[in-house]
Amino acid sequence: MAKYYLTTAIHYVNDDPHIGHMYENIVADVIARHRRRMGDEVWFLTGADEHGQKIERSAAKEGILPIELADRVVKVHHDLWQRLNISHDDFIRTTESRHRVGVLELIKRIQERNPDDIYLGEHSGWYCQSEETFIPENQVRDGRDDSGHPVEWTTERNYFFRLSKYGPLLLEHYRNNPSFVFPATRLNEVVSFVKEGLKDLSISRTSIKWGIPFPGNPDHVIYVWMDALTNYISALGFGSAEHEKFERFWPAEIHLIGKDIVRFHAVYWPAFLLAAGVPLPKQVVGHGWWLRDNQKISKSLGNVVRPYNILDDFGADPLRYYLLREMVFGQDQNYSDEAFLARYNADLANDLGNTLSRAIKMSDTYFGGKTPPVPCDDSDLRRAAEGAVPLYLLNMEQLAFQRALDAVWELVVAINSYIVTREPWKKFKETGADDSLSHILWNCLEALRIVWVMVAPFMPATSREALVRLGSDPDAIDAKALQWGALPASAPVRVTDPIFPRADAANYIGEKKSMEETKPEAAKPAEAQPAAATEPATQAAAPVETTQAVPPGLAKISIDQFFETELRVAEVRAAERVPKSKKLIKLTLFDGEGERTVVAGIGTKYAPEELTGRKVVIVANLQPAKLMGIESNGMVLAASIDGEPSLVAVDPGVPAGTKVR
RNA sequence: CGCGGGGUGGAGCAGUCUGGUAGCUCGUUGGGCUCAUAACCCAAAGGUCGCAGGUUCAAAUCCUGUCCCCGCAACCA
Repeated sequence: MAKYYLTTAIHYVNDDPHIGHMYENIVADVIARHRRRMGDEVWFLTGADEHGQKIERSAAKEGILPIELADRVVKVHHDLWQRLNISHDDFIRTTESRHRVGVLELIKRIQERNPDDIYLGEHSGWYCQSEETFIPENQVRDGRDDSGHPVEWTTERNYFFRLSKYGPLLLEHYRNNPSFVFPATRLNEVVSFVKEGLKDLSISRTSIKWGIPFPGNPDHVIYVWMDALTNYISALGFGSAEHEKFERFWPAEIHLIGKDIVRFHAVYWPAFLLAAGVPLPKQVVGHGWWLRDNQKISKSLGNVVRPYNILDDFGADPLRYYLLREMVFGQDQNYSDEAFLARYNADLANDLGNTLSRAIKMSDTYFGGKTPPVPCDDSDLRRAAEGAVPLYLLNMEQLAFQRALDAVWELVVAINSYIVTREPWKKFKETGADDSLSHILWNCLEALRIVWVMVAPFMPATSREALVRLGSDPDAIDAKALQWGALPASAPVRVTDPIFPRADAANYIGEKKSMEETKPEAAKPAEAQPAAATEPATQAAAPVETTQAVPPGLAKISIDQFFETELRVAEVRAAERVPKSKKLIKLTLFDGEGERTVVAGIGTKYAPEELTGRKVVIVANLQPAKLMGIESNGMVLAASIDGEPSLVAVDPGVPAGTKVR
């Protein structure tokens, strides 16, 4: 029996999971279920990344210990995986002692084999006194971090990993193992990244406490990637007395991760392993992102997708199906509740579910509640099924889930077509439940059985139910069950409610979108859209939600505090785009006393020409700030709809300089 | 020239690596069926594959140039 070790990224516990996390674990689960039923000994690992400064901070804010915060969020993850029917064999937390043991062992092995590879060096970065930590470059703005604390360029002594040494070895590995990174475009990115030259990697911090102490120097904590990546082997008992799983399952067949962290898995991680003399994983698979309106999903845009409402209303299987069917594996894809509903009704209710209903109903009526008594092993349907199965298997092998499902649905269509052509209802009226009628229906039910066996990794719960209805063994979903002929004759069938009842899209969409906020429907050009039923609901419901996004915990301020802000009407004297900038416009404003320069991030919505002469409201007493080298004195007020600015306007007669309160 | 992804019938997408009649889902139109969840089946309409050159007997596919869109990075005071 072949072993198959499969991992997801460990998810960071600073937030509840969103659709991206769900997708990753569902994909892994589909692979795991498929491999298991094909006879592999599967070990499927997922887990949680719990160390680091963000957790430390969030916990401190709540006045609880980091581990308490982690415990709480991990429980949310656990519950979700259970609801989604994720069949992982193990769940690793980086705060577990087995993980610490594994990380320390990895470092020890590196130090033993390549004593020069880990050394003390100097790390420089933006350091924030009040947070006592380094702030990543992209969170530093204008000498301040994203919570407004001042930062300074600081140097601290850290342990470094000599990544620079491993470029040639890595490139050779990529050359010899072109499937090491999948899909291939990701490999190209990795190769060019490595070819540009690798810098040594800082692997410890003295500014963070919440982590694994560095061996031999407890002032240091092991930094995120060295810590987190090691979960894939620490979970197998690497470095502990009980390392049978490591011996059995390592190296992993697949590390399934998002495309954004391919670099860490395809460069840093194999470099660590090379240094430690541990075999490399066989494949790093980077999946694409779920987008919303073609934009990356992020908390700050307020477009995080959390389809809990879909789980509530439809259960896990339809969501699992949608996510795997809709996305070409490896690429990005847009999420929408509308698309989910469309898929659900078209594919699951109309095709898969309805075909099951009609076939079972006929068998029930014609053969006394049983599957047909006389099997058939020669028919168009058999040939269709025997064509679909290998295609399905090939695509499953290549992680082309969309195509695998396409192959299944082709068979479903063939069944429907077969039913219409043979007209069993007519036959029953004419000649009764004879052998030839039995042949026809047996073919239908048997093809359906195979369909539901193929679908089983995607929709495990519904598949069981369908197989029971078909009078078949719900546990028989292995490779053998994909062969023609396993449907028992004269076995009891179950006629009951539709397995996927049609959903009323008009009522559903707009009521409870899977969003934390929803953009109001932009005035779309009114194209001919005769299928009017869904439109009014969408229009009516959407705009309401945006307005109520006031964080409940926002502190009240006094009127005096408000008056500390001086708001003033100003007139735009000149406006020009900041070169090379996407959204910045440099405004020359007359504020009643003199001219001042204000840089505003409104270029996505407004053209400089339409701004000149316009009256705007500004914050007049704001500290100056530099944006792309230009000093900005003040801030233009604008409402923001999903990041789209809309300027605050005053009546044209109001003179510049007028105070606003 | 910062890095990367994309522009294919009304909508959403495959196909591009390995040139050879442009495919899928939804939608539209017409017909059929009544076993089934107003579901199903058949047929039709609809695309100069962003644009311009080039290579070739042949280009959505290869090459060059160009425009536009989206991520990342740099700029949301």
